[in-house]
Amino acid sequence: MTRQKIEIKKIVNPSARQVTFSKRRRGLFKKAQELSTLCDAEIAVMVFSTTGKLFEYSSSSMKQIIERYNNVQSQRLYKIGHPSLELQLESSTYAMLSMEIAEKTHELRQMKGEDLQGLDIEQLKQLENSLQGGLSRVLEIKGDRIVKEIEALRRKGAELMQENLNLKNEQRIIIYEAIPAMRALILP
Amino acid sequence: MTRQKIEIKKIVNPSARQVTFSKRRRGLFKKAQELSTLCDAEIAVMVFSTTGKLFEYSSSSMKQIIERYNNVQSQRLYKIGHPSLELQLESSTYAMLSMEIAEKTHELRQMKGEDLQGLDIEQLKQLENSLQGGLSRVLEIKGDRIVKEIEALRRKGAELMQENLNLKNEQRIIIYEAIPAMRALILP
DNA sequence: AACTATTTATAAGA
DNA sequence: TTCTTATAAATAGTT
Repeated sequence: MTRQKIEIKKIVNPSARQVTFSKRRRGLFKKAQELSTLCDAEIAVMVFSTTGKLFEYSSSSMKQIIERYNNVQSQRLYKIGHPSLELQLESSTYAMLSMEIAEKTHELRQMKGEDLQGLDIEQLKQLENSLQGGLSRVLEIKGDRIVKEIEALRRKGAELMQENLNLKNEQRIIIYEAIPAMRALILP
Repeated sequence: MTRQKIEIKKIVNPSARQVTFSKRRRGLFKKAQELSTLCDAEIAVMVFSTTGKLFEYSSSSMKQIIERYNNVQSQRLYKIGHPSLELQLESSTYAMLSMEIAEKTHELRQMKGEDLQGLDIEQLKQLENSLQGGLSRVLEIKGDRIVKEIEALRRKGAELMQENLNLKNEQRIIIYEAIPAMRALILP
C-alpha cells in the first residue's frame, strides 16, 4: 500500500509480520470505531495473533454483542436439528489445539536436528537458514551482554581501587600486586 | 475521507448513512481479511446495522473464534466466581493446552532469534549450543542428501551415455561436446 | 517510534 | 446500486 505494493499472503519474515500486525490491527480497530460512530452500528472485532494473544474492539460490551450474535444465529438455524453442536465444536477446538502442539513440537525437534529424514534438500536449506539466522542473532545479543558485563565490572573495579587508596597503608592493597588479568580488566 | 473530510459522528441523513454503511462495511471486512492473511491471525468481525441486521466476517469458524474468546476471558477472570464445575475443568484443560502452545511458541521464537532480551549470558550460551547442534545435524543430513543426488545423477548420466553409444552416428552426441561441468558430474 | 512515498479507501456526484 | 474521481487516510519500507 505504499513504497511498494505488497501481495496479500502470509508475511514470512517474523519481525516484519509483527510490525505489520501492530499497524494494521490499529487500523482495523479505528475503521471499526468510525463505522460504529458514523452509522450507529454495533460492532465487535476479535483478533488472535499467531502467538495466541487476544486483541479486541467492541462498540459496546463484547458479551452483549456475542449474545446478540448467538440469538440471531440460533434463530437463523433453529430449523436444523442440532443436539450437541456446542460439544462437537468444543472437542474440535481441543483437537485443533492438540494439533498445534504437535506441529510446534515437531518444528522444535527439527530445529534441534531430529526427525530430519523426511526433508528434501530445499527444506533442509530453509532449516539451515533459519538456524543460521537465529544463531547470528543469539551471538549478537550474547556479545552485547558480555560487553556490558565487562564494563560494569570495570566500573566496580575502578570504584574499589579508588576506595583502596583511601585506606590506611597496612590495609591497602598495592595495585601492582593485583593479578595482571584483573588489572587489565579494571583499568581501562 | 475524500472530496471533503468528514467528521466522525453519526450521519444524520438516513440514505447517506446507508450508503456509507455499505461502503465502509466492505472496507472493514477487506481489512480484516488482509490482516488475517498477512499476519496469520484468527479474526472475527460482527456488525449489527441500526435496523438490527447482522453482517459478519471471520477468518475461520465464527463459533470456534467466539469459543476461543470465551476461553481466554474465563482464563483472564479465573478468580471471579465460576458457575459449573464442568466449565472450570474445560477451561483449565484449555488453559493447559494454551500454556503448552505458548511455551513452545516462545521457545521457537527464541530459536529464531527473537525475544532474547530477557536471557542472561548462561541461557544465551545454552541456546547457542542448541542451535549449533541443530545446525551441524542439518548440515550433515543435507550433505548426505546432496551426495546421494549427485550419485543418482551420475548413474543416470552413465546410463544415458551408454545408450548414446548405441545410437546411429548421425544421432549420437559426441561426448567431448558435452559441457565440462556435465562431464565432470556424470563421469566419475 | 517517526518519516514519507505510494497505495488504498472513500465522499460526493453522476 | 454502481461508477467515477478528487482527495483523505493507511501503510510498506526505511531510518
